[in-house]
Amino acid sequence: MPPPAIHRLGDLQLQIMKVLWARGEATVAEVHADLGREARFAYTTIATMLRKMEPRGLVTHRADGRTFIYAAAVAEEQVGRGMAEHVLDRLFEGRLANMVSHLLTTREVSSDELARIEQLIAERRRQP
Amino acid sequence: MPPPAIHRLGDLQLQIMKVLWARGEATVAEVHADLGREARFAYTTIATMLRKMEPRGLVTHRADGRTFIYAAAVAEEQVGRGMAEHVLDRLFEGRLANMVSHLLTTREVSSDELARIEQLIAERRRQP
DNA sequence: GACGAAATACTACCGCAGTAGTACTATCCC
DNA sequence: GGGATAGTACTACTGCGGTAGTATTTCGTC
Repeated sequence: MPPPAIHRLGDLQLQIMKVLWARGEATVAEVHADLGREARFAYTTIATMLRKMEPRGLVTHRADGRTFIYAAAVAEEQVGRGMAEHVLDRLFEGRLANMVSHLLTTREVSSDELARIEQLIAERRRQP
Repeated sequence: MPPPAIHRLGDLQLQIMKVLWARGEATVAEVHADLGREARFAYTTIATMLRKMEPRGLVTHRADGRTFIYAAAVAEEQVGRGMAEHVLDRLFEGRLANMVSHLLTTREVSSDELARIEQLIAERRRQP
Protein backbone atom coordinates (compact mmCIF):
# COMPACT_ATOMS: atom_id res chain seq x y z
CA MET A 1 0.00 0.00 0.00
CA PRO A 2 1.89 2.99 -1.24
CA PRO A 3 1.35 6.38 0.34
CA PRO A 4 -1.47 7.27 -1.98
CA ALA A 5 -1.44 10.41 -4.04
CA ILE A 6 -4.21 11.89 -2.05
CA HIS A 7 -5.38 14.55 -4.37
CA ARG A 8 -7.02 13.71 -7.67
CA LEU A 9 -9.87 11.47 -6.79
CA GLY A 10 -12.58 11.07 -9.34
CA ASP A 11 -16.12 12.13 -8.63
CA LEU A 12 -17.41 8.63 -8.16
CA GLN A 13 -14.51 7.80 -5.91
CA LEU A 14 -15.28 10.81 -3.79
CA GLN A 15 -18.90 9.85 -3.49
CA ILE A 16 -17.93 6.38 -2.40
CA MET A 17 -15.47 7.74 0.12
CA LYS A 18 -18.14 9.99 1.52
CA VAL A 19 -20.38 7.02 2.16
CA LEU A 20 -17.58 5.19 3.90
CA TRP A 21 -16.68 8.16 6.01
CA ALA A 22 -20.28 8.61 7.02
CA ARG A 23 -20.90 4.97 7.80
CA GLY A 24 -17.52 3.89 9.05
CA GLU A 25 -17.90 0.59 7.26
CA ALA A 26 -20.12 -0.48 4.44
CA THR A 27 -20.77 -3.34 2.09
CA VAL A 28 -20.95 -2.84 -1.64
CA ALA A 29 -24.70 -3.10 -1.39
CA GLU A 30 -24.85 -0.35 1.21
CA VAL A 31 -22.67 1.98 -0.79
CA HIS A 32 -24.74 1.25 -3.84
CA ALA A 33 -27.96 1.92 -1.99
CA ASP A 34 -26.71 5.18 -0.52
CA LEU A 35 -25.61 6.47 -3.89
CA GLY A 36 -28.64 5.09 -5.64
CA ARG A 37 -30.96 7.81 -4.45
CA GLU A 38 -29.41 10.34 -6.77
CA ALA A 39 -27.51 8.66 -9.53
CA ARG A 40 -28.12 5.20 -10.83
CA PHE A 41 -25.01 3.17 -10.97
CA ALA A 42 -24.88 -0.51 -11.64
CA TYR A 43 -24.07 -2.59 -8.62
CA THR A 44 -21.01 -3.96 -10.34
CA THR A 45 -19.75 -0.47 -11.07
CA ILE A 46 -19.51 0.23 -7.37
CA ALA A 47 -17.95 -3.15 -6.71
CA THR A 48 -15.37 -2.67 -9.43
CA MET A 49 -14.53 0.81 -8.29
CA LEU A 50 -14.04 -0.33 -4.73
CA ARG A 51 -11.81 -3.13 -5.86
CA LYS A 52 -9.72 -0.74 -7.88
CA MET A 53 -9.47 1.68 -5.00
CA GLU A 54 -8.00 -0.82 -2.61
CA PRO A 55 -4.55 -1.27 -4.16
CA ARG A 56 -4.34 2.48 -4.38
CA GLY A 57 -4.61 2.62 -0.63
CA LEU A 58 -7.89 4.48 -0.49
CA VAL A 59 -9.95 1.75 1.11
CA THR A 60 -9.48 -1.58 2.84
CA HIS A 61 -11.80 -4.48 3.29
CA ARG A 62 -12.40 -7.36 5.60
CA ALA A 63 -14.54 -10.36 4.84
CA ASP A 64 -17.66 -11.23 6.74
CA GLY A 65 -18.54 -14.62 5.36
CA ARG A 66 -18.33 -14.04 1.66
CA THR A 67 -19.37 -10.43 1.95
CA PHE A 68 -16.72 -7.74 1.84
CA ILE A 69 -17.00 -4.94 4.30
CA TYR A 70 -15.14 -1.89 3.14
CA ALA A 71 -13.75 0.94 5.17
CA ALA A 72 -11.92 4.11 4.23
CA ALA A 73 -8.17 3.84 4.54
CA VAL A 74 -7.59 7.57 4.43
CA ALA A 75 -9.19 10.17 6.62
CA GLU A 76 -11.58 12.72 5.28
CA GLU A 77 -9.32 15.48 6.58
CA GLN A 78 -6.40 14.09 4.65
CA VAL A 79 -8.28 14.03 1.40
CA GLY A 80 -9.91 17.37 2.00
CA ARG A 81 -6.62 18.98 2.71
CA GLY A 82 -4.85 17.19 -0.09
CA MET A 83 -7.29 18.31 -2.71
CA ALA A 84 -7.72 21.80 -1.38
CA GLU A 85 -3.99 22.32 -1.14
CA HIS A 86 -3.49 20.97 -4.59
CA VAL A 87 -5.79 23.55 -6.09
CA LEU A 88 -4.39 26.23 -3.84
CA ASP A 89 -0.83 25.55 -4.90
CA ARG A 90 -1.39 24.92 -8.57
CA LEU A 91 -3.73 27.77 -9.25
CA PHE A 92 -3.30 30.38 -6.62
CA GLU A 93 0.41 30.15 -5.88
CA GLY A 94 -0.43 29.02 -2.41
CA ARG A 95 -2.14 32.28 -1.53
CA LEU A 96 -5.23 31.51 0.41
CA ALA A 97 -6.45 35.06 0.07
CA ASN A 98 -6.45 34.72 -3.71
CA MET A 99 -8.58 31.64 -3.59
CA VAL A 100 -11.00 33.09 -1.11
CA SER A 101 -11.25 36.19 -3.20
CA HIS A 102 -12.19 34.21 -6.27
CA LEU A 103 -14.78 32.26 -4.40
CA LEU A 104 -16.28 35.25 -2.69
CA THR A 105 -16.87 37.11 -5.92
CA THR A 106 -19.15 34.58 -7.49
CA ARG A 107 -20.60 32.47 -4.79
CA GLU A 108 -23.33 32.88 -2.32
CA VAL A 109 -21.82 32.89 1.11
CA SER A 110 -24.10 33.27 4.08
CA SER A 111 -23.21 35.86 6.67
CA ASP A 112 -23.00 33.02 9.13
CA GLU A 113 -20.14 31.64 7.16
CA LEU A 114 -18.46 34.96 6.82
CA ALA A 115 -18.58 35.24 10.57
CA ARG A 116 -17.15 31.77 11.00
CA ILE A 117 -14.27 32.55 8.73
CA GLU A 118 -13.54 35.74 10.61
CA GLN A 119 -13.54 33.78 13.79
CA LEU A 120 -11.14 31.21 12.38
CA ILE A 121 -8.78 33.95 11.40
CA ALA A 122 -8.98 35.56 14.79
CA GLU A 123 -8.18 32.26 16.42
CA ARG A 124 -5.31 31.70 14.12
CA ARG A 125 -3.92 35.09 14.98
CA ARG A 126 -3.77 34.20 18.60
CA GLN A 127 -1.40 31.36 17.88
CA PRO A 128 2.13 32.11 16.72
CA MET B 1 -15.74 23.95 -29.42
CA PRO B 2 -17.81 22.29 -26.77
CA PRO B 3 -18.35 24.06 -23.48
CA PRO B 4 -15.26 22.68 -21.84
CA ALA B 5 -15.49 20.94 -18.51
CA ILE B 6 -13.45 23.57 -16.84
CA HIS B 7 -12.41 21.72 -13.78
CA ARG B 8 -10.17 18.68 -13.96
CA LEU B 9 -7.16 19.90 -15.79
CA GLY B 10 -4.02 17.85 -15.44
CA ASP B 11 -0.94 19.31 -13.86
CA LEU B 12 0.91 19.70 -17.10
CA GLN B 13 -2.11 21.33 -18.67
CA LEU B 14 -2.28 23.78 -15.83
CA GLN B 15 1.37 24.64 -16.18
CA ILE B 16 0.90 25.25 -19.86
CA MET B 17 -2.14 27.40 -19.25
CA LYS B 18 -0.20 29.44 -16.75
CA VAL B 19 2.44 30.22 -19.33
CA LEU B 20 -0.21 31.26 -21.81
CA TRP B 21 -1.99 33.41 -19.29
CA ALA B 22 1.24 35.09 -18.32
CA ARG B 23 2.42 35.67 -21.87
CA GLY B 24 -0.83 36.20 -23.66
CA GLU B 25 0.44 34.24 -26.62
CA ALA B 26 3.25 31.78 -26.95
CA THR B 27 4.81 29.37 -29.38
CA VAL B 28 5.48 25.79 -28.42
CA ALA B 29 9.12 26.68 -28.04
CA GLU B 30 8.31 29.48 -25.64
CA VAL B 31 6.08 27.32 -23.50
CA HIS B 32 8.71 24.65 -23.51
CA ALA B 33 11.40 27.10 -22.50
CA ASP B 34 9.33 28.56 -19.70
CA LEU B 35 8.57 25.18 -18.24
CA GLY B 36 12.04 23.88 -18.87
CA ARG B 37 13.56 25.69 -15.93
CA GLU B 38 11.94 23.35 -13.46
CA ALA B 39 10.87 20.15 -15.13
CA ARG B 40 12.35 18.70 -18.25
CA PHE B 41 9.72 17.84 -20.78
CA ALA B 42 10.43 16.85 -24.31
CA TYR B 43 9.56 19.51 -26.81
CA THR B 44 7.14 17.17 -28.50
CA THR B 45 5.38 16.51 -25.25
CA ILE B 46 4.42 20.15 -25.03
CA ALA B 47 3.45 20.24 -28.68
CA THR B 48 1.29 17.15 -28.37
CA MET B 49 -0.37 18.41 -25.24
CA LEU B 50 -1.18 21.73 -26.85
CA ARG B 51 -2.62 20.00 -29.87
CA LYS B 52 -4.79 17.84 -27.66
CA MET B 53 -5.97 20.79 -25.65
CA GLU B 54 -7.28 22.68 -28.63
CA PRO B 55 -10.30 20.50 -29.48
CA ARG B 56 -11.19 20.56 -25.82
CA GLY B 57 -11.56 24.31 -26.06
CA LEU B 58 -8.75 25.16 -23.69
CA VAL B 59 -6.49 26.88 -26.19
CA THR B 60 -6.58 28.23 -29.73
CA HIS B 61 -3.86 28.84 -32.20
CA ARG B 62 -3.07 30.96 -35.18
CA ALA B 63 -0.31 30.36 -37.65
CA ASP B 64 2.58 32.71 -38.16
CA GLY B 65 4.31 31.25 -41.15
CA ARG B 66 4.62 27.64 -40.19
CA THR B 67 4.86 28.41 -36.53
CA PHE B 68 1.80 28.04 -34.36
CA ILE B 69 1.12 30.73 -31.86
CA TYR B 70 -1.09 29.50 -29.09
CA ALA B 71 -3.32 31.47 -26.77
CA ALA B 72 -5.54 30.49 -23.89
CA ALA B 73 -9.18 30.10 -24.83
CA VAL B 74 -10.42 30.20 -21.27
CA ALA B 75 -9.71 32.85 -18.71
CA GLU B 76 -7.65 32.18 -15.65
CA GLU B 77 -10.55 33.29 -13.48
CA GLN B 78 -12.81 30.75 -15.10
CA VAL B 79 -10.46 27.88 -14.46
CA GLY B 80 -9.57 29.05 -10.99
CA ARG B 81 -13.17 29.33 -10.04
CA GLY B 82 -14.14 26.11 -11.73
CA MET B 83 -11.55 24.07 -9.94
CA ALA B 84 -11.95 25.77 -6.60
CA GLU B 85 -15.71 25.41 -6.71
CA HIS B 86 -15.42 21.81 -7.71
CA VAL B 87 -13.40 20.97 -4.63
CA LEU B 88 -15.57 23.18 -2.49
CA ASP B 89 -18.75 21.47 -3.60
CA ARG B 90 -17.52 17.91 -3.70
CA LEU B 91 -15.64 17.89 -0.46
CA PHE B 92 -16.93 20.64 1.72
CA GLU B 93 -20.58 20.70 0.82
CA GLY B 94 -20.14 24.17 -0.54
CA ARG B 95 -19.16 25.58 2.83
CA LEU B 96 -16.30 27.97 2.33
CA ALA B 97 -15.68 28.15 6.05
CA ASN B 98 -15.03 24.42 6.15
CA MET B 99 -12.47 24.64 3.44
CA VAL B 100 -10.73 27.63 4.96
CA SER B 101 -10.70 25.88 8.28
CA HIS B 102 -8.95 22.85 6.83
CA LEU B 103 -6.39 24.98 5.12
CA LEU B 104 -5.71 27.17 8.11
CA THR B 105 -4.96 24.27 10.37
CA THR B 106 -2.03 22.92 8.46
CA ARG B 107 -0.69 25.65 6.31
CA GLU B 108 1.53 28.56 6.82
CA VAL B 109 -0.49 31.65 6.22
CA SER B 110 1.20 34.98 6.60
CA SER B 111 -0.49 37.60 8.72
CA ASP B 112 -0.61 39.75 5.62
CA GLU B 113 -2.84 37.20 4.05
CA LEU B 114 -4.98 36.86 7.09
CA ALA B 115 -5.50 40.58 6.96
CA ARG B 116 -6.36 40.46 3.29
CA ILE B 117 -8.95 37.82 3.87
CA GLU B 118 -10.50 39.80 6.67
CA GLN B 119 -10.66 42.76 4.40
CA LEU B 120 -12.33 40.74 1.67
CA ILE B 121 -14.95 39.60 4.10
CA ALA B 122 -15.54 43.09 5.34
CA GLU B 123 -16.00 44.29 1.79
CA ARG B 124 -18.33 41.50 1.04
CA ARG B 125 -20.41 42.38 4.07
CA ARG B 126 -20.97 45.87 2.80
CA GLN B 127 -22.67 44.50 -0.30
CA PRO B 128 -26.07 42.85 0.00
C1' DG C 1 -30.33 -32.21 -3.14
C1' DA C 2 -31.84 -28.61 -6.43
C1' DC C 3 -32.75 -23.84 -7.28
C1' DG C 4 -32.44 -19.19 -6.93
C1' DA C 5 -30.40 -15.17 -4.84
C1' DA C 6 -26.43 -12.67 -3.78
C1' DA C 7 -21.69 -11.98 -3.70
C1' DT C 8 -17.17 -11.40 -5.81
C1' DA C 9 -13.98 -12.17 -9.89
C1' DC C 10 -12.89 -11.45 -14.44
C1' DT C 11 -12.98 -9.06 -18.66
C1' DA C 12 -13.63 -5.36 -21.67
C1' DC C 13 -14.18 -0.90 -23.40
C1' DC C 14 -14.04 4.43 -23.68
C1' DG C 15 -11.76 8.73 -22.89
C1' DC C 16 -8.10 11.39 -21.54
C1' DA C 17 -3.61 12.94 -19.22
C1' DG C 18 1.05 12.21 -19.90
C1' DT C 19 5.00 11.09 -22.41
C1' DA C 20 7.79 10.97 -26.30
C1' DG C 21 9.79 8.93 -30.61
C1' DT C 22 9.66 9.10 -35.63
C1' DA C 23 8.36 11.07 -39.90
C1' DC C 24 7.51 14.67 -42.84
C1' DT C 25 8.18 19.51 -44.38
C1' DA C 26 9.40 24.23 -44.85
C1' DT C 27 12.87 27.57 -44.27
C1' DC C 28 17.38 29.56 -43.63
C1' DC C 29 22.11 29.85 -44.51
C1' DC C 30 26.35 28.93 -46.92
C1' DG D 1 21.24 23.76 -54.57
C1' DG D 2 22.07 21.19 -50.41
C1' DG D 3 22.32 20.47 -45.80
C1' DA D 4 21.11 21.82 -41.13
C1' DT D 5 17.46 23.49 -38.43
C1' DA D 6 13.13 23.95 -36.57
C1' DG D 7 8.39 23.25 -37.12
C1' DT D 8 4.15 20.32 -36.98
C1' DA D 9 1.85 15.66 -37.77
C1' DC D 10 1.38 11.08 -36.73
C1' DT D 11 1.70 7.15 -33.91
C1' DA D 12 2.05 4.62 -29.80
C1' DC D 13 1.82 3.21 -25.21
C1' DT D 14 0.86 3.51 -19.96
C1' DG D 15 -2.21 4.35 -16.30
C1' DC D 16 -6.47 5.33 -14.45
C1' DG D 17 -11.42 6.83 -13.82
C1' DG D 18 -15.75 5.28 -15.19
C1' DT D 19 -18.94 1.92 -16.63
C1' DA D 20 -20.90 -2.42 -16.77
C1' DG D 21 -21.73 -7.23 -18.58
C1' DT D 22 -20.72 -12.13 -17.84
C1' DA D 23 -18.96 -15.92 -15.14
C1' DT D 24 -18.34 -18.24 -11.06
C1' DT D 25 -19.06 -19.37 -6.33
C1' DT D 26 -21.60 -19.85 -2.19
C1' DC D 27 -25.38 -19.84 0.78
C1' DG D 28 -30.04 -20.24 2.26
C1' DT D 29 -34.39 -22.37 1.50
C1' DC D 30 -37.85 -25.64 0.06
